[in-house]
Amino acid sequence: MGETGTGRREATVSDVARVARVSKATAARALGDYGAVSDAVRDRVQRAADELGYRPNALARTMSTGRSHTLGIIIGDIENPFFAKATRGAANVAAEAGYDLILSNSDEEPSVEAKAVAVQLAKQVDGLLIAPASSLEPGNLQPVLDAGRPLVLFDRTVPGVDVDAVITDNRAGARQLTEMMLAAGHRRIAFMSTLAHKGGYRAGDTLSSSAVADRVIGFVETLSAAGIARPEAFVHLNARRDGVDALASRLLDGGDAVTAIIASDSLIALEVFRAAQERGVLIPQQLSLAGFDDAPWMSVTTPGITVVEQPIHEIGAQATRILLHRIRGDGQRPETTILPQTLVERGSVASPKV
Amino acid sequence: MGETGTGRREATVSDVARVARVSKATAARALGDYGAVSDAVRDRVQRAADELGYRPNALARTMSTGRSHTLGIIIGDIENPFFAKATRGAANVAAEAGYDLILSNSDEEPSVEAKAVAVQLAKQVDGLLIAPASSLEPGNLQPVLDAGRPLVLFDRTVPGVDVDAVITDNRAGARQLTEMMLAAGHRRIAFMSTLAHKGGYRAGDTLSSSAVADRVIGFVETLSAAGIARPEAFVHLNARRDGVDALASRLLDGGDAVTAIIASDSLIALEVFRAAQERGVLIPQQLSLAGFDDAPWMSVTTPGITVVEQPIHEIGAQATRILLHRIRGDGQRPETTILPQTLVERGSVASPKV
DNA sequence: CTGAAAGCGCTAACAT
DNA sequence: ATGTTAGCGCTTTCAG
Repeated sequence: MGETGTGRREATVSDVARVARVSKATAARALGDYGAVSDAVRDRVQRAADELGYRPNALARTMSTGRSHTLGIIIGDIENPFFAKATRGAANVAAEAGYDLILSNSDEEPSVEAKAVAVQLAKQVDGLLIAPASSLEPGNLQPVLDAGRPLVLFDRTVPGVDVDAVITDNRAGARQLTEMMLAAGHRRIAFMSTLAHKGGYRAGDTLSSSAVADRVIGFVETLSAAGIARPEAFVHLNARRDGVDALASRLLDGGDAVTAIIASDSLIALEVFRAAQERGVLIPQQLSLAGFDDAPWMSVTTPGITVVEQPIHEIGAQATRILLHRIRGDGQRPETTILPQTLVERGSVASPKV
Repeated sequence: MGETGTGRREATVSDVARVARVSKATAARALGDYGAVSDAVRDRVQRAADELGYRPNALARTMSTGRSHTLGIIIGDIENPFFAKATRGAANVAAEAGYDLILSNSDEEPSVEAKAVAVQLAKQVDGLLIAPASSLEPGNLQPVLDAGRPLVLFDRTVPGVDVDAVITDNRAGARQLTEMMLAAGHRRIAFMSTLAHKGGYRAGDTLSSSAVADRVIGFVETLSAAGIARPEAFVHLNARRDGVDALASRLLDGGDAVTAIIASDSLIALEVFRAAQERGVLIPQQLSLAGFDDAPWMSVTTPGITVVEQPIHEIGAQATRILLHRIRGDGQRPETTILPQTLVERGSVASPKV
C-alpha cells in the first residue's frame, strides 16, 4: 500500500547475482568496480544488471563504507545573489569530485541553522559548508566538531571555533570605499547594513556577522584617520527592521543627512538607489553611493554604481576544495583564506555640492 | 586512519540501550518517538542518549523504513534568479514538511541532467522536482518513472511523459506583451531567447523548452492575427550562441532592424537594455523593450522595464506540495497546474517614431 | 578470482 | 510495555 509506480521491487545486488549465477560478493565487486573480477564474470554480471534494470542504492553503500559523497551547505537564503553564486561555486567543485549538496536556508536565524546542522549530520554528510548565522555563538557548530565531521565556514568566521574559513578582505574593501568618498570631499558618509544589532552601534561592539564587523571597522578607522569625529555615529545597522526606505529618508534629507552612503550589499544598494530616485535626490550630484558586491544591473542604471567586488564564486569553490581536502584526511592546522576585494568604479560617486 | 576528529565512534542505539539498561528496540522506540514506552524508561533512555551524545543516523533509518525525507531538485543553474526563487519556494515547503533538498545544476545539458537523475535516485530521494533540460526527450525522466519515484516537473513540461507539472501561462503572457507592442503601434517586433535551436525558427518547429515554445506560439499567433507577414522571421533563438550583443546590434540598427524587442527572460532583458544603452539607442523613444520575469532592478533603471511577471516562488512551492502529496500516496491522475502571468507596466514601451 | 558470512545502525514484526 | 530476532542493500574480511 502506498507503493507508487509499478510496485515491482527494485533489483538488488542479490538479484543480479542470482541471475548472473555468481555470489553476491562477486556481483557487488563487478557492479561497484572494486576488488578483482574476471572479465567473463564482469560481463555476465553487467548483462544481468541491465536486464533487471539494477540501480545501486547509495545509502546502503554509505552504511557500509561510511562515506556518503554528500556535502551539506547551510546559507542564509538561496535567493540572495551572494549565496546563489557561492553555492554554484561550491556545487561545481563538488560535482567535479563526485559529491552532491544538501542545501539548507537558515534565514540567518541561529535556531533554524541549528536544526539544519542536526539534520545534515543525521544524513551523514561527509562535510559541511556553512555561512554561519552568527559569528558570536559557536554553539551551532559544536555538534559538527563533536561528530568529527569536517567543516569549512565561508563569508563569515566564528572567532573561537578553530576551523577553516574562506572570506574576503572586507576591512580593506571598506577602507577603499571610504577613502574614495573622503577623497571626493565627503565628510558625512553613512555605512548601512541590514544586520540586526541591539541598540545603536558603539565603538567596540561585536557584531553578529564578522563580514559586516570587518566592514564597519574598515569604515570607522578610515573616517577616524581622516579626523572625522564620532565615526560610529555614521554606522547604521538594523536597516531591515527599521526599513531601508525610512532609514534612507533620514539619511537623505532628515536630521542625519549625509552626502554619501556605503551600502553593505547589493540588495541595500538597490534600495538606497530606489529611495533616492523616489525622493528626486540625484546620484551622484546630491548623493554619492557605493557598495559591496557587484551585480549585473549595476552597470545599466543611470549612473552605474561603484562597488567593491568579491570573487563570490571562488569563495564557494575554494571553501569546497578545502573541505574536500579535509575529508580526504588532511591533517593541517585550520586556516582562514582571505580573498581580495577589488574596486569597480562607475558613476555613482562625485564630490558633494558645497 | 583517515578518521577525522576525536576518533571516538559515534554512539548508536545499541550503546544508548546498554547504558539505559533496556533493549535496543526499547531504546529505539524512545529515541525515535514511535511505539509505546513508559515515561520512566523514556527518561532513562533520553538521559543515556544525552550522556553519550547520541546522534541518530538518518540513513540507517531510511534503510529500514524506505523513506529518506529527502527530495531531489534538478534545475538549470542556481545562479539564475528564476531557479533561485523557485528553489527557495520548494525549500520552504519541503522544510515545513520535514524534507531536505539535494540540489543539482544541469546547465540545461541533458547528459548532465541524466547523471543527476541517476545519482539522486541512488541516494533514495523520496521524489524529484525537475525543470527538464529538454521538453523533447523523455528519456532522462524514464529512470524516475521506472524506479516508481514520484516526479513533478516545473517551468517546462515534457509532452508524452504523464506526470504532474507546474508551469505558467506563457502563451497568454506572450500574447499580452505582443498585443501591448502592437497597440503602441509597433509592426516590427522581435522575440529573443537564448534557447538553443538548430537553424532559424520555422513555423511548426518544436523547441526544446516548452516554456519558450509557448511564448513563441503566443507571440507568433498574435502577430499573425494582426496581419503581420512571416511572423516567424521575428523569432530569434540561440541568443547565447550568437551573442545577445551581436544579435541586439542587428536588431537595433542592422538589416533586421525592429522597433520593439520582447526578451524571453530577465537576463536577456538586461543584456538588450545594455546593448541599447551602449549604442545610444534610447528606450523607449527609439526602441521599446519588454520581457518575461520581473526583477528588483527593473524598477530603478531609466526607464523602468515593462514585464510580464510569473509567481516564481509559487511555482516551486506548488510543485513541491504536489510532490509531497504523491509521496504520501495520492492516486489521482497527473495534472498540469498552470499559474497566471501578470503584466507589470513601467516605462520601456512607447509608440515607435514615424 | 570467487564465495560465505558478518556487519553498518536502525526499524519492524513477533513474541512475552 | 518491553525484549528477540530478522532484515534493509551493500561492502568487507576471511577462506578457499
